[in-house]
Amino acid sequence: MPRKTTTTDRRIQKSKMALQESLLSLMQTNDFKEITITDIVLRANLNRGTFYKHYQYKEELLDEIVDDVITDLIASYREPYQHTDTFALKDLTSSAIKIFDHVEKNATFYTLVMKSRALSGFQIRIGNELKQLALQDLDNWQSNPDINYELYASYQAYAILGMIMEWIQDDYKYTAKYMAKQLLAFLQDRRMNTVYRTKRQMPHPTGLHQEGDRPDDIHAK
Amino acid sequence: MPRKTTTTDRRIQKSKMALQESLLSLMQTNDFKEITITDIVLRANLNRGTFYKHYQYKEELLDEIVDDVITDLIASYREPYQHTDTFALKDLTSSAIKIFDHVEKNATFYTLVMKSRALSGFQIRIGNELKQLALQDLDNWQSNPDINYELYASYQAYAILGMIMEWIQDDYKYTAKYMAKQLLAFLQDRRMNTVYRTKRQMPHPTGLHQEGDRPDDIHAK
DNA sequence: TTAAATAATGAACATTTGTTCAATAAAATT
DNA sequence: AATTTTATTGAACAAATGTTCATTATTTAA
Repeated sequence: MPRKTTTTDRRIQKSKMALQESLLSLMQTNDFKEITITDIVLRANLNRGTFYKHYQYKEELLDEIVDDVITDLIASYREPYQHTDTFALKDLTSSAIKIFDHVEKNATFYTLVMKSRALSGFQIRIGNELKQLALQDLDNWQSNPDINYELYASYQAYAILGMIMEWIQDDYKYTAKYMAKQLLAFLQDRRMNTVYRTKRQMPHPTGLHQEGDRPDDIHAK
Repeated sequence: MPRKTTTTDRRIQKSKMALQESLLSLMQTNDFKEITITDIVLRANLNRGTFYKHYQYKEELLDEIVDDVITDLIASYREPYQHTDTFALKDLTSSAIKIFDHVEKNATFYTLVMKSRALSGFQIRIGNELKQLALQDLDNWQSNPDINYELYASYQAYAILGMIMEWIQDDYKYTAKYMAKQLLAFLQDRRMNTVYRTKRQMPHPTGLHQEGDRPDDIHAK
């Protein structure tokens, strides 16, 4: 009969910790692609079988590390909401703004993951191309000296990439024409800067941190 | 003395073609991660050494396939500019809009690359998390029934991711505070919808298609 | 504190990878 | 058409991967 699994075995925790730290430290000096499982377990001082007991491949190990960063990202984003009872533009923007603090705090990690080719370059390449295209356009439009047009180009480029990602994940359930109209609507709609609403409970839909989450009242209306 | 390399050897072209087609067809049924070099060359009917003569790993082969898609992306984006001499909002938006046609045209490929875990999930995960966060906010603001807030959330989420990517690639040369201010400025600045400018020459800064590119007059002022 | 449960180990194994090299085939140049 | 250049082949190789299994060590639950 299997035991009722209340907490994870400390041996597992230790092993996973050692593996995570080993990978992170190897990534400081080596390209992710070049790091072997053997490298990781050697530095972690563990048997190779132990790695394979917990993960299929190193990407899975990296994913677990990413979990922690994302948890922190969410916490950062939520933080401004803690101190107020109503939504205001101030809250909305300041929570978005907290994300930059979070990235800065985890700068080492972000650089590591983004630059170390841990992710295949496809999205980055698409992003960069779109940015170049946007930049050429903006060249002809830019007039406001307070705006950093390199940043703005990247902002616009990834915004469109975001629409595309959503579109793909929904199996192209919209037409290209509909997508285009939505984009125009996004660029034109300014209303949200003026409306005020009352704050609601905020469930956490991602299921990332199952552990500490109380069920709360999801259906608050 | 080395020969003057004017065109690529037909044998190379054939081999590369066979490898590309092989990989694409394998990706229809198999997870990218699971496809081995041996699988690829078997289906391509080539020696394994031939693969390694041209590529280091399968990601590099995929990159070359991506090149073609990106070339088409750029062409699609540029297309609206071909028929006009001045920039207007109409051009700007219609060129952005052509991107959706391009994606729809290459839907099979996009789905393949985005869903087949060809890219490690990091960017997708960050994107999705940011989207969820944006969505919760928008829940409290949405008022315009013409706007698809799922799409809009993804749009906003990736827009911020775009700023972050730019920030990282520039080695955090701005402060978090500066990033935040820029974001606010982007959300508020509406000017570009009203300004008109004259059209300029458009160089192609990516170096993607070295082959067919005539040098032209890049420095046209 | 003891017994049961289970994680980690080390060794062995077939497979796959990445690399080399001389022989052969195909293409480009003259 | 003949010759030079170069890509592909096939075979062989060490190294790394992924998997297994009985043994040992550690942790948990009673």
